[in-house]
Amino acid sequence: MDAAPTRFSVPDSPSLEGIEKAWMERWAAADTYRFDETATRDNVFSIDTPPPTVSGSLHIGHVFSYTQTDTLARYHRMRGEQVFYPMGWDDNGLPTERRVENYFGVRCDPSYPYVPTFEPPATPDAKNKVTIGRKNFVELCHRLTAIDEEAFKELFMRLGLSIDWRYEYTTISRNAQAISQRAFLEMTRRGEVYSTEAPTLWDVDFRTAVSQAELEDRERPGAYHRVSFALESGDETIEIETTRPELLPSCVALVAHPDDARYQPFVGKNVITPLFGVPVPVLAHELADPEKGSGIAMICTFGDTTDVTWWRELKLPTRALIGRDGRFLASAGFGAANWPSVDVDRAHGIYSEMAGKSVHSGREAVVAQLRECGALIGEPRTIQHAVKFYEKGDRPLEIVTSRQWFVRTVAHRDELLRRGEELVWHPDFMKHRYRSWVEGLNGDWCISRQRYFGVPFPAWYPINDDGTYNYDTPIFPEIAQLPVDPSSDVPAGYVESQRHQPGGFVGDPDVMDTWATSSLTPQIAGQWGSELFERVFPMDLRPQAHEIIRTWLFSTVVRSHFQFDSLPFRHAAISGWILDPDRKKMSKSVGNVIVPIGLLQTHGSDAVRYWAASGRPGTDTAFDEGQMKIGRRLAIKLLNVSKFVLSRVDAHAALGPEHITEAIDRDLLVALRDLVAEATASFDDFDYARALERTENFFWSFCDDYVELVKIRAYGDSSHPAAASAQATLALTLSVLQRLFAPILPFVTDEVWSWWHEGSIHGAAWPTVSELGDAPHASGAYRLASDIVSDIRREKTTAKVSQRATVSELTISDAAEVIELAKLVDSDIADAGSVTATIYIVGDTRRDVTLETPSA
RNA sequence: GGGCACUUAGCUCAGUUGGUUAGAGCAACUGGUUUACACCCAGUAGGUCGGGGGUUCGAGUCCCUCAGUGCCCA
Repeated sequence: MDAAPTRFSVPDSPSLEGIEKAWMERWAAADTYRFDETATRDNVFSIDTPPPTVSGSLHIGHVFSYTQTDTLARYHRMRGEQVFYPMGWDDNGLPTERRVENYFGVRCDPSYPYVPTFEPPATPDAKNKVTIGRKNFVELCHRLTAIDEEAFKELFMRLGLSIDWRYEYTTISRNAQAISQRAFLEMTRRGEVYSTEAPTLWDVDFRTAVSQAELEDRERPGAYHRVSFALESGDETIEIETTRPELLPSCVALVAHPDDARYQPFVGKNVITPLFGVPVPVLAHELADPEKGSGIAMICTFGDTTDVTWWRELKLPTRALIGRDGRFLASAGFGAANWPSVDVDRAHGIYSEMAGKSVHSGREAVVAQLRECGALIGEPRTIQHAVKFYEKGDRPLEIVTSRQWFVRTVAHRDELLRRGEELVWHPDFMKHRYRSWVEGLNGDWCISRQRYFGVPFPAWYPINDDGTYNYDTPIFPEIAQLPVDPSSDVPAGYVESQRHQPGGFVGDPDVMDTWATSSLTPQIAGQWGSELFERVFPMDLRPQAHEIIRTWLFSTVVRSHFQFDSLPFRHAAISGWILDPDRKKMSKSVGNVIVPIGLLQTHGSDAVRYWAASGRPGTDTAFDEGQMKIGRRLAIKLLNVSKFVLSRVDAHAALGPEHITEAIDRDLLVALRDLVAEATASFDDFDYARALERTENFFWSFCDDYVELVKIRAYGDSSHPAAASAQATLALTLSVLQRLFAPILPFVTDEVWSWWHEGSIHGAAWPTVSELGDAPHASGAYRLASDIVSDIRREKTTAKVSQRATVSELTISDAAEVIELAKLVDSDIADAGSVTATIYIVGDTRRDVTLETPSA
């Protein structure tokens, strides 16, 4: 007499309700995602998390890409690696400033004093912003980012990201500032950073320099103005075409292509600029495009980046007239030694009508004057052309000359290209983005920003006795002093009263480009200088989106290359974009952004994760709630099939793979082996989507076919070999499937795992082929049985009867060896198809299903 | 202008080195109250794999070319 089997304790009606909250709490209480700081580097998998910009609203794109990374983190954790998976918030920089201005209705003016008791207006007025000093402004930035960061953290926890929150960081923290400043000082010491007065791309609204990486071209209407220049030596004229006639007073030369026969006779001669009477040379340079306009261009200080190139290579004078506010300066230097004019008074007279005007008004003034004096040939010809904008800006960039700090990149182009080759890209083709960016670098990386909420440059400048600043010998702090704020801290050897005084000092007023800090995320997250850093650096994985390859990825590679002579990470996994159902990129300006929290509530976190993990690495993916519904269905199915299997398996029986003896069961085991191998290989290749797809396919056929075939046999007592074989197969397969799904569906898998295991599934071992025992090749019994059952189902459906209807006679005709196989699975088929009698015939392949005639 | 992708069923997408009648899910349609699951189950239908050319015994897969879409760089 057998003892009654012990059953696992399984809920009567399992449900996904409340599953997120319950498991979030259990994981937090058990420190499930804790990184072991004693782990050695070879057993660590470290992730250089993208710190999201904390600008208020959460985007479905966050959910998408962070879930993809999380599946990889969870996979590696189950492989037994210690996963270093921190989270950071990029709160430093212009987006935060902008949000603070709008949220609180304030604006920053550094000349305003600090008001300790300041409170922002209760009802912010966008049109009448309250002007406050820098320190008050920075305080508001901290206040708002703290709120936003809490909201982001909530979302990420609810999404089930397996972050070790002990390593949470922000890019504006004191520690991040100290690291940014240290890295800056060390680069300065090694000569990789320099400051200089140079033409710089300038946003006139934000009043800050921007870098090449932050540019974008936008198509804008413009107009070619054809302007006639007289030769100094005679009565001949040259006609140029320009879209920026207002820069005529800044003209320093004309330039044509050296091979352009039309203009070769004039090269070396001088022409006189209309209105301002300035003699300028006609020069030759390859960058002049014979196809553009009249084929000869006017070079100004500075209309675009090509002007800067010409200015540098042709050693032209500087005649800048546009100020940092985007308006024409109060006066121009006509008549000065390097700025002659044949009619100085007239030049000043005409310029006085432009002084103080915007670019737009200045253009109207110049065009009117040109028209009046007959130098404007014909009417302006309107065109569409690409104009350079700051990516966050609203007006075209100007180029102004100002003092900035630069990181040397151009001189290291070849080394940086080699770093790009060394990095393993997922998908591989993304490396072209990096390469074409590095190849196209046309200037060093400007890291100064004339803003407020950022990391200050740790530098002061001595003030000469005549009141001028001595930029050549900046005063730097010691590393131990960091972080410093040069606007309030005093350099060694000085006292505060010497600030801004002749013989005293002045602090660098600027802050660093946000990428200058973000490029140090491995150092910030890994706590550069501590023992931890040696355990996690270089990072194993950098997950990020493709549009920031030229900014974040590139700048991180630059910093690491200089500081450590190494890549900052070995693998870069580039995620795609979320497209709306019309296949448009989701963006705030288009207004098609979907807020994720509602989706998590509606469909459940696992379901949303399922959708995210269905997106191929690097592939743009359509937003699809249907896909989330499928994910939810999958999670529910996993609950139900787990309940079914566990309510039949004897909790005390030893059900190892050696009990799997039946042909069907052994076939399933073979397939399971292949699945484990393929899912593992896919995850090793960072392809979570492929692993999911294969696991899912297997899972549904397991539920619909295998479970149906063996469910009757599995009812039997486990002391009977056939029953034990079914139970062992069910239990082993369930265990493997739960673990294979765990990285994608962390909530439901831990729920079903907890029904029969101690400890979280996320600390369980990833399934291996070896735990499945010996699996010879498949006999084909499972495939054959599935086919036959499918035939029976089709017959029943065609007859419009219940699948439960009895088959009074099943005839299987086939080759002798197939018949032998079929006999092996006879009872499973009979059970699954409710077959009363089966007749076997050796002959042609044919199956007849005779349904029982319902008695009247 | 240079480059990188993509184009397979109404929709979203698989299809790994070329190898039988091209797969899945959703949607559609037809059925089924089946003791794990109606948030379920079974089945049916639906594609000249963007166009054209080539290599090959054989091409969704390799090569050329054209077209469309998206992105990157200039």
